[in-house]
This record gives sequence, structure tokens and C-alpha cells, in this order.
Amino acid sequence: MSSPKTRYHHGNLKAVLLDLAEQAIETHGFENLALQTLTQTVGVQPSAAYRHFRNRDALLRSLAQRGFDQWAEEMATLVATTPPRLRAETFSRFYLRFALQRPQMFRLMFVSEHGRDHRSISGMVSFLKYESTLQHLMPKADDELLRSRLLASWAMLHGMALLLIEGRIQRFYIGNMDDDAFIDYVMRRHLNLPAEYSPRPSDVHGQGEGFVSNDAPDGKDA
Amino acid sequence: MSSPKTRYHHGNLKAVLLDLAEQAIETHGFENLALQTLTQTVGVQPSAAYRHFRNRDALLRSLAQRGFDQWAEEMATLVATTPPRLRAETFSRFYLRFALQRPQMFRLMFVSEHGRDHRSISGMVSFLKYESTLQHLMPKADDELLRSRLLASWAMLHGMALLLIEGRIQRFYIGNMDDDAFIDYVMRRHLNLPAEYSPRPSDVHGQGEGFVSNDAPDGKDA
DNA sequence: TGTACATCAGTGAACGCGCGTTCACTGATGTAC
DNA sequence: TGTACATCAGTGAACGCGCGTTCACTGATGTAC
Repeated sequence: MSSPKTRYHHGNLKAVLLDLAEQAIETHGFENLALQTLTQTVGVQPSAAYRHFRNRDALLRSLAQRGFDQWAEEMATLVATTPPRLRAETFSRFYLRFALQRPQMFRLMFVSEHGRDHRSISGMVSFLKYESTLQHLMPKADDELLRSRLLASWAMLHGMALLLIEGRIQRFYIGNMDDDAFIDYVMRRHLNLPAEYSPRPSDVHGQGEGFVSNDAPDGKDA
Repeated sequence: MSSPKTRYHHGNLKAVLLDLAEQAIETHGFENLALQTLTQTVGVQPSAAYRHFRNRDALLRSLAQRGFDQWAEEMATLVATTPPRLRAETFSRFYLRFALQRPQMFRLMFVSEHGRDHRSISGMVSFLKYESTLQHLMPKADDELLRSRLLASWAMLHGMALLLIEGRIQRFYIGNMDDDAFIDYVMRRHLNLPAEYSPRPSDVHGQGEGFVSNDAPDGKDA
């Protein structure tokens, strides 16, 4: 084994390309990822990338796939270490934190074309749907109801993340919160879990939260 | 006035460029809008566009601005013709319909960089915040509460629209609903307005909707 | 244990093209007198 | 009411460059015998 700098065969070029691509997109946006720049950073010819990826799109798809795989892993850990009644909040925090800390990776996975049609998405979703808090919360609920509840939560988190990432709300709503403060804020004010499932007491102002409000007749079941 | 085809001065090139750009982005996405293609469609030299727009970004920003202006107009009409107690739902339907029927325009305005920092956004939002249903619903609420409620609703609609537009949910949740059916679905199942403000009875299954549920102690105020 | 050869993972050079943008020009329009 | 001239809104041609992608090549690695 000669010095890593001089050896002809890089060894693990594929993984290194993905690593650097991940860094690069977080800085410049995945739309601006250029293979020539990327390979130059690694110190390798542009054409070398084509040993490992059919084309640029394939590289970005691989990157998204890796993201989904990691995501699935962390999700599994999360489930293993969190009691069912706390999973909804834990998942929500995880989703928001991911979006805020790695916004470009988030966009690549959950917004862009490159992140579509990955098996892991359906895996993640059906996992959430059947394994998470929902069934525990609503043992009698039918499938469609479970589905619509999951969708509602997902949409809320998704929209919240993107409005912030894309700079649509900071000027009007958020003071100078950092990520964690914002996540707390969303948990407290928007994703109002039933009190029994919320680890911290919510500071309700004596009325329902938002005109997105539920007409839950028996606030106990949920 | 010679035939429109042969006259040297186009007359209203700026407006026509914006019109065709709007069509083009809906077909190919605003990322792929090419000035040369666009001007060719109009039957004019590429350089002609630069009489009216400093560069490509300026054109897209103009397009977004025009979108916001139209939006503000329609919003004004909406307010003029809708009683306060129905405005929240009417606005929500408008938002979703816009997003589903003109997804690229929606993305340009509410997601892309070109749609940032327009005065109309802040106008729209503050309008919503102070003029819409919210104050009517919550006369005693403080500013921050109003703000958080608006944000919650907005995020929900925004996320719902984007998850659908970007193809993240159709496979798992939506059967073959058309736009209107989907909007109805969201209104019924997700954006559950208090019964008194919903024009159609919601079909609750005997429990709260979603684990995004409110612990509203007095379900009457809202 | 050593040699021959297939295979793999890089190099180097270049192509090509889409596309934003510039610039000197000219035809049409409007306004001062 | 007609003419001179400034100004405006186009033309035509071309530049340039970022960047994805190809292709013939060569150095390194592993495996059969």
C-alpha cells in the first residue's frame, strides 16, 4: 500500500464521492452539484465517477437512497428506545431536526425528483402507520382513519420545515429562535399532542390551538 | 398598423413573455425555463427579452410578482364576498386549489428563491392575520396566539400541497381522487374547522382527528 | 510459490451543446418647432 | 400640417463557458494453473 495520495486505485471512491456530494449539496444546493467540481475535490478525473454511477442523476438518487437507509436505521433505534406513547413526539422532533440541520438533504429526499420512488419511503411510512403511536392511541380506528391522521401530522411537519427552510416565515413569525427553540415551539404550539402524551405541559391559553382545530367530542380516546 | 406578424415593434412583448413563461413553466418546470426557447415561441430574438428584463432571474421574479398581485386581488374579492366565519375554509380551499392546478406557479411563488422577499407575501400574510377569520374566532387571543394559529394552518396546507405535488403521498394515501375530491378530503379529515364554521358536517369517527390533536379544554370558544 | 492473463478502476483529452448574455446595428414611434 | 431628430424596441450574430458525458488508454489487482 503506497501513500493514499499516489495510489492509482482510490479504493473506496464511490463512498467518498457520496460523502463529499453530501457536504457539497448542503453548501450549494443539490441543483448545483457539478460532477467536475466534485471529482476535482476528491482529486480524481471526472470520468472516474462514471465507473460508479451511470450519470449525475444516478449519483443523486444514490445519495437520497443512502439518506433513506440511514433514516430507516435511526427510526428503528428510535422505536427500540422510545415507549409507544412518546413516539409521535420523538418522531416529530426527529423529522424537524433533520430538516433544519440538513435542509438540502431533506429537500433531496422529500422534495426533489431524485428522492421519489424509493422503497424506503414506503417502508418508513408504513412503519409509522402500523408501528408507531397511532395504533396505540386508537386501537379501534380503521385503516383509513389511521392513514388520515398520519397524513395530517406529516403534512404539518413537512410544511413547517419547508416554510422555514425556504425562508417564507422567519420574517413574520420567528424571532431569533435557534433550531431547538423552533422545534420546541412547534411541539408546544402546533403539534399539540394530548396532554397525556406530551412530556412537557403545554401552555394553552384557555382555548384550542389554531383554527386547525379538532372537534373531538371525547377528548379522552385520543 | 401592419399585420401583427410583420411589425417590427411587438407592442406588448413584456406581457406576452410573462404569459408564455407562465405556460412554459407549468409544462417543464420553472427550473427549465430557457429564454431562447421562450423568445423563439414568441417569434422574437433572444436579445429582445433584455429590453424588458435585466436577466433570467428578473423575469422569473416578475412572474412571481405578477402571481402575488393576482393572488392579492383574488383574496380581496374572496374577503368581500365571504362572511368572516367561512373565510378560513374558503381561503384554505383557494390555497390548495391554486397549488394543485398551477403547481409550478405555486412552487415559483412559495418555494423557490425567485418568490422570496416579495412585498405581497407579507401583505397577504398580515392580511390573513388581521383581517380573516382568526380575530373573529378568537377576539380575546393575543397576537402571538393568532400568529401561531395562522402558522399552523398554513403549514398544514402547505405541506399537504407539496407532498401531493412532489408525488410523495399519492401512492400511499390517495386513491384516484381528482383535485376537488382531494381538497374536500383535506377539509373533512384534516383541516377540521369547528363545526359551526364548517359548511358541511364533518364525518368524525367518534374520536379526535389525528395525533395532531388539540387539548382544547373548552371546545366552544374556538 | 511464481507466472500469465482477465478484469477492474483509474487517466487524459476532448466533444458538444444548451443557454445566458453582449453589442453594434436598424426600423418604428413620438414629439418639438 | 409637415419635417428633423431623439428615443425606444427590436434584429442578427456571436461569444463563452459550465458541465455532462464519451472513449481509447493504462496502471493495479486478483485468480487459475
